[in-house]
Order: sequence, then C-alpha cells, then structure tokens
Amino acid sequence: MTTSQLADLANQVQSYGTSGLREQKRAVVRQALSRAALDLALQRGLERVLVPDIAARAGVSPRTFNNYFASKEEAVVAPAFDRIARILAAFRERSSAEPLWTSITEAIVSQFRPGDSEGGNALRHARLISDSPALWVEQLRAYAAIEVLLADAIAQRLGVATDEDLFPRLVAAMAISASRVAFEHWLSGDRDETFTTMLSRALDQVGGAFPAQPGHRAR
Amino acid sequence: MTTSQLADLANQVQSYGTSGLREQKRAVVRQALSRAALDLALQRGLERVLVPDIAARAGVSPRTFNNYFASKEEAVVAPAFDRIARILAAFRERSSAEPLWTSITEAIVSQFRPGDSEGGNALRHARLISDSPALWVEQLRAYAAIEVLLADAIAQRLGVATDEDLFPRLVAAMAISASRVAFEHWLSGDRDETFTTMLSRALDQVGGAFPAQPGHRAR
DNA sequence: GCAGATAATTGCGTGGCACGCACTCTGTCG
DNA sequence: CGACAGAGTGCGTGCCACGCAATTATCTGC
Repeated sequence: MTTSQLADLANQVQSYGTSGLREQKRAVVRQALSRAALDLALQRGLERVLVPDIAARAGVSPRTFNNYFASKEEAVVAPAFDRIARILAAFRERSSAEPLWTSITEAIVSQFRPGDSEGGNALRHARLISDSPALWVEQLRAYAAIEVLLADAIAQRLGVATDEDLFPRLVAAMAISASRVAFEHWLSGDRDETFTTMLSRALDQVGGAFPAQPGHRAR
Repeated sequence: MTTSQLADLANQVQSYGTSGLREQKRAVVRQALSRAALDLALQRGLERVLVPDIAARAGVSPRTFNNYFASKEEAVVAPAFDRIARILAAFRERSSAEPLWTSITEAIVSQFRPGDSEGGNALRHARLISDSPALWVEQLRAYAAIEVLLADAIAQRLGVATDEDLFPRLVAAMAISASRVAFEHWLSGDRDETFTTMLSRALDQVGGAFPAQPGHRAR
C-alpha cells in the first residue's frame, strides 16, 4: 500500500473539521445520499438501484452524487468509515498507562455497545453488505483504512515510526482481523450470544500474542 | 461473508482439474490474457490499458476476455489466486503431527522461497498492484479468498466445523494478515532484509497467541 | 469414428457508470 | 458590498460488464 493510497483511504474518514454553513450543508447532503442509497438498497437490492435513483431520493442531481461518492457501493458503506473515526477517537482517549491491547479492545468494543444503534436496521445493513460482493469488497477497504490509521495511532503512542517498525501495523492488523472474523462469524451463525461478547472473545484470544507494554521486540 | 461469496472467491482459485484438451486450452488462454494484461499495465499503467488491447495481445476477441475475467484488474491479479492454490496444497501436505502454526508458516513461506520467481518481474508486478487502488482492492479479495480456504483446511485438520468454532477462521486470518503486513512493509521499505525473513518474523511474532495443538479453546 | 451433447468464441447490442468541462449559484471574508 | 472560492448541475464522452444468439470446437458413448 502506497502513500497515495493511504491518503485516499484516510480522506474518506469523516474529518468533522470546520463547522461553517458550507461544511455543514455538505455533511447533510452526504448523509442524505448515504441514507438514500442504503434505504433503496434495502428494499430493492443494490443491483436494482441506479445512481440517479439515489440522487433523486436525496433531492440532488445525479452528477452531484459523484462529487461525494465514487460509486453507489461507497455510499452504502460510508457509515463504516464514520465508525472508524469513532473507534480511533476512543482509542486516543484511552490512557497510555493501560496495556496497549486493552486500549485497542475497549476502543473497538465500545463502538458496538450502544445496543445495535438505530434499531434493527443495523443488522439489515450488515447483512446487505455481506451478501453483496460489491459491497463486501467496499467494506474491505474500510477495514484496510482503519488498520492503517489505528497502526499510526499505536505507533504514536509507542513512540516508534511505522515505516521502521512493523509492530504497530501487526498489532492493528490482528485487532481488525479478529473483529472482522468475529463479525462475519456472528452474522452467519445463530447468534445465541451477543456480538460484543463474541467480539471480546476473539480479541482476547488473539491478544495473547502481544506483550502488554512497549517492551515489544519487532526489529 | 455469505456462502455464495465463498463460492465466488473459491472458484477463482485454479482447480487444475481434468487435463482434457478443453481445460488445457482454457488454461492457456487464461494465462495469455493475464500475462497480456500484466505486460501492458507494466509498460503503460493500467489506466491506459483498454480491455480490447489485452484481448488483442492475447489473440482473442474482446468479448472473450469477459468469459475469463470480470475486469482487467482481476486479470492482473490472477497470479495471486494461483499462488493461493499452491499455499493450500503445501499446507495440506504437511504432517498433522507438527504444530499447526508451523505448518501454516512453512506452507506460506515455502511459496516465496524460489527466489522471486520469474526474474525481477515479480517485484514490478507487486509494485504495480500496490500502487494502483483498483488492483490493490482486487488483491484484498485474494487475501480474503485464501483466508477462507485456509480456515477450511485448518478446520478439517482439527476436526471442527468452521460455522461452529471460530478458531480456524481466527488462526487463518492472523496468518494471512501477518503475511500481508509483512509484504506491504517490505515493499515500502528499503528492504535491507529479504522478504522471506521479514515474513517469517511477522508470522513468528503472531503465532505466540495460539496453542500449538488442537487443545484450543474457542467456544 | 461418428453423431449428438456440451462448451467456448465471437459479434452485436444495451444499460450503466465515472468523470471532465463549463456554467451558475451560494456562502465566505476582508 | 464586492470579489473569490467552492459546491451544484447539465451535457457529453469513453469505457465497461454482460445478455443473447449464432458459430465453431471438443467431448462422450456407442
């Protein structure tokens, strides 16, 4: 993965920067487009949703759609990128005194606790994504994005450089992969246990590989 | 990830099934298309390569291209899917008596030993993929494919079911993720050490999390 | 080895999509 | 309030995936 790519992916993570009228409107339109795409996809299946449909439902011109998203898939998966921002924020707020893996685990798990936010819609959303190859690939990009950003945050906390030490990337990859596996497993199973439980278990199981504190040894 | 998806991805992994004239010719055309796509992409950049160009170079009609690959990106990344088959075969050939993680590590590393097969072309290929967002995403699909297939092979060896026990998926994900991180890190760095060295180190570092033998404990 | 079944190649046509460009409208800021 | 940056929009272009049906090549059983 190249520098340019990192930038591309990172830029999709909501910046929530200035709060001028302009940026505010832009955020509204973006969310409207994303919601429109999701709603339509949920009721018809994404293949039967055309970009102009989405634009129309969001009250905007078709051409405008592509000023926000490069594809309808990107629009549907956009909320995942938002969650990334929240996970990162949660991680950064954790004390550096606590074991690294604990910080990571808690940061991730905390973003799923609020009880399947937004009603059962979240579950349908998840199923939609994992059932559509195109959406699922788009989701992979989200995982890749958070992996890189999380690695940066970890490196920052440990005071090492990501391009010299592969430890941060490794730890981030393990955390994200474990989350992804837990998620997919939970989605496909009978789910006699909650997602957060399964998530925690997967993370715990993987966490044993890594030393609790900076005294790691990767190059 | 859904059953249909697993099938889709798995089907891209070369089966090398029957050796009739038919399958043989098909394999030749497939490889010709893949090579053509790669060569053209290397000299012009993938954006400047059109599907008809590839088809022409492979001596086949444009329409035929899509009977083999769904996109030019898929054609360029196809060799990665071939390597998957080899890794899986290598894993299955390892003795069940040896520790699981050792089998996995050796199976993966063994497919990179032959000294950057096919001349320095492999490195250029790798850079091409990691520099192009479209190709890079396609590569993610390959990683996902092998993760699933490897998980199945692991589950088979351990005698558990992938839909009941998430341990195989977890182990597979860790192995593949570590490999991916090592690869990306190696590609972006000065590479004062060989890829296989870095790969082994990453895998070793992660392997500590898992028990050596079936006596695991995941659900 | 031949006839019917099966599968691959190809040409044509269609629907869709990403994006460049130029123009307009609307916030923004001194 | 006036100039400027940036966002929305219409139009046009090039490319692409894929359905369909006809043709040709391979396979299989007798």
